[in-house]
Order: sequence, then structure tokens, then C-alpha cells
Amino acid sequence: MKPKSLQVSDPSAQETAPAPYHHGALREALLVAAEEILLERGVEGFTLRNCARRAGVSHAAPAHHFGDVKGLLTEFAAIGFDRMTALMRQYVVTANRDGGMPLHALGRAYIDFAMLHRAHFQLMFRYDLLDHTNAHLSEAGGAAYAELESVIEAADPGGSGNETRRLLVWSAVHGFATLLLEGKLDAFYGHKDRKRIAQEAGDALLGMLTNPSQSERSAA
Amino acid sequence: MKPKSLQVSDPSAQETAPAPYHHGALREALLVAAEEILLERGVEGFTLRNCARRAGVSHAAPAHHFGDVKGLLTEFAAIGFDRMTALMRQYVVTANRDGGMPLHALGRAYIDFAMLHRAHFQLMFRYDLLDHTNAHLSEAGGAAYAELESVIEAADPGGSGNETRRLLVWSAVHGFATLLLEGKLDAFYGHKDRKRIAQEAGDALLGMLTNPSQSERSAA
DNA sequence: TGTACATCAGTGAACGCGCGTTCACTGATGTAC
DNA sequence: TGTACATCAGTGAACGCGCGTTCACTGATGTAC
Repeated sequence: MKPKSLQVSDPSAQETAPAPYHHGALREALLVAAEEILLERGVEGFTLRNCARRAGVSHAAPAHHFGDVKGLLTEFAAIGFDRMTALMRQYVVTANRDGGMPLHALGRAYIDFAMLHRAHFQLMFRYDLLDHTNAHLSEAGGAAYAELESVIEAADPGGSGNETRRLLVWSAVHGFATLLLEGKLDAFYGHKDRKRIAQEAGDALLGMLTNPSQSERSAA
Repeated sequence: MKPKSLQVSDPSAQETAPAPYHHGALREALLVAAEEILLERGVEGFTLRNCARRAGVSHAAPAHHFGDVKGLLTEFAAIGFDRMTALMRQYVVTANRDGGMPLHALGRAYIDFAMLHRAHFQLMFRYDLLDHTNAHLSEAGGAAYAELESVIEAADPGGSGNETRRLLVWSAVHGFATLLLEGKLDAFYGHKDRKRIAQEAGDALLGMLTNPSQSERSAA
């Protein structure tokens, strides 16, 4: 509708401008595409070619950034650990400031992370799909565990049951998140959506976990 | 070395006898082959053609027994739930008879099952790979959960925290088994093999889980 | 500021592969009469 | 006991597909002088 002579300087013409030869942020675009695919089709459905296609790039391009499939998935999982650690620290800091219970906050962060970054979470614990010689992955995984360790230790410095308590807390929140994401809890909380289950059942779980004697053997 | 005339009646000649046209127990053979493949290459590496190959049969044969890949994996997972339920019942019965703690026995059965039938266990909780309209699968899954429910209920009939306790116990043993099988605990118990971790760390976990007040806040 | 050159990030064609599914078929088994 | 027929459980060829990887290449960018 506009005169042709003006179209040259029309800003909307930018949209149809030929894509530049270099993507500019292909690495990030591939990681975003990977998350979409993982959410839509699961890990079985993930392929490098599809990932490249989504990022609008030829199928050979990802090799320049990640080497191969395993390289891409490993980086994806490592970023997941980074984010999880960040979320745990954030929740724990807030709890400490506001007089909340740090261990409860830590567990809540673990569950929230699984819900927020489902694709990352599920990949992070698939041993066979990741390259465990990758430095970023092992550092990120170690940092996440160290956070759990420090919160338990802070609650009871030198406590003799701390190793077992660490294992119990980790197992419980990990099991809960896993069962929830695999739909195993839907049948028992059928009337609620998954976010509410995560919230309500998660809080009940964390309550019993962080303050066990209180809810022990109470009659109906 | 033996005279040719004798080879006809030589029992060892049976080994090279032409395979009968009908397998006889192909269904079971395919399930055994599936377990081997799942253990060796994981779910990503499982294909119907490979499974048929292992069972010594043409690649189109499995369709007569399972329809398609999902059908086979679903049956495989359902059998897993059957075995898990059987193991839980066995352990609980023994505990009741010998004055043991039924809840502890239940958790021990869950962990032992995961170690004994790793391929089944991991598949049983992969929502996307199974056909959830399958009757055997849903019945078997329901029976396993009912066993957990009945043990918790028997410990404290009508207890107000039973729903949460059920969730906590399930989450904890499930999380522990999952983390163990994915190698996440190896780093922290590096000097032991996985069976010992399952045994020792598992017992510590179950101890704290089934008798929480005892190990609460004990100083070093 | 300009030029030469190295490096980087992308393209697209080609390869060989194993997959799931379909199909007409065949051999074996079970059953009705 | 024999025969006819239906059903079942297997075969093997064929199909089209998308995959990962490799390769020589090209266009863009960064840097040394």
C-alpha cells in the first residue's frame, strides 16, 4: 500500500531482509530450541538436525558450538545445575533473612526448579546421555550438592546424623519431583493441577521431612 | 573325527538341527531379549529389530505378540510392577512374622527391586514410553501402590498424617533408588560398590525414615 | 586508514545406516465333523 | 481315525524416512602491521 520508493527505508522491510550469514547467538538459540524439543517430544525425540532446523540454521552448524549431540545435551544439563544452585541459594538467603527454615527453603527450591525447568531437570539425572568428563557439568553438579551439604551442616554443625539426613532430604525431594513429573501422583491428587500438587503436597512433605517428630503418630 | 555313519544319531547333532518354524515361547524370549538390550544400551538404544534379532526371529515376528514397540515396553513395565508388588509382600510378610518393622521391609523391598530389576524399574517410571490405556499396566501399578498404602495404614489405622507419610516414604525410597541407579551417589560413597551403598546407605535412610525422632538432632 | 591474512561460523551435498511398518506368503497347529 | 479347513506364528522382501557425520566450500569478522 505504501509507495514503492518508501519501502526501501520502511523499517518493516527489515523483517524480510535476508538473514545474515552469521547467526550471532546460535549457541543460545540452539539451547532454547533444545528445550522446546525436549518438552514437546522428550529425550527420545531429540535430534541434532531438528534442533538446528528450529534455530533456523543448517544441520551441520551445531558442530561448531557443541561438537556432537552429547556435547549439546551435557551443556544443557550443566546449565540446569547452575540454575538449580542459584535458585536454592536465593531461597535459602531469603529464609535466613525472614526467619524461615533454610532446609525447607532448600527443598522448596528443588521442587520449584523441577517444575520450572522440567526439561533440564530430567536430563540432569540421565547418566547415559551426558559426558561426565565435561568440566562445566561436574563443577555445576558439585556446586548444587555443596549447597545441600552446607544447609544441612548449618542446621546442626557436626551433627552425627548429617550424612544420612542429607541423603534422606535429597532422596525425598528428588523422588517427589520425579514422581510428580512422571505423572505418578496425578491419580492420587486428581482434582488438582500439577502446580498445586507441587505446592500443597510438596509443603506437606517438606513439613514432615524437616520437622518429623511433630507429625509422628498423630491419631485421627 | 567320528565316523560319518554315526553322526546321524549323534546327540550333539541336535545342536545344528534346523530351528523349528514356530519358536514356542517367543513372547517370553522377546521380553528376556528386551531386558538384555535395556541393560546394555539403555532405552535410547532399544529397537524392535534388535530385540527380534536377539530372540533369533525375523524382525516382523514381534508384531504378533506385542503389536508395536510401545506394546512390548508396556508389557515389560507391567511385569516389573508385578514383581515389585510380589517382593514387597514377601518382605512384609516376613517382617510381620519375625517381629520386624513392616514399613522398613517395604522400603527395603523397593530398593532391592530397583537393584535386582534395574531395566524394569527405570522403564516403569518413564511416562512417555508406556501405553497407559493398557489394563495390565494400570492394574499392576495400582496393586503396587495399594501395598504401600496398606502397610502405612496398618502401622497407624486412621492416622491423620498417613497421606503425607505415604508420600514421604514413597518419595524417599524412590528418590534413593533413582539417584543410586543414575550413579549420583557413587561420588559420596566412592569406596563401596553399588550393592553395598544400596544396603548400608539404604538402611540408614530407612532407619531415619521409619523412626525419625530417634536420629533427630543428635550431637557429634 | 588501508590492506593482507588468519580464523571463525556458516552452507549444502553426499555417504551409509538402521529403523518401523507393510505385505503377500508359508508352514504348523488346532478343531469340527 | 481321517480329512478339511480355519487360525495362528512365522518369513523375507520392499518401502520410505530421518538420522549423524564428513567434506570441500564460502562468507564474515577480527587482527597485525
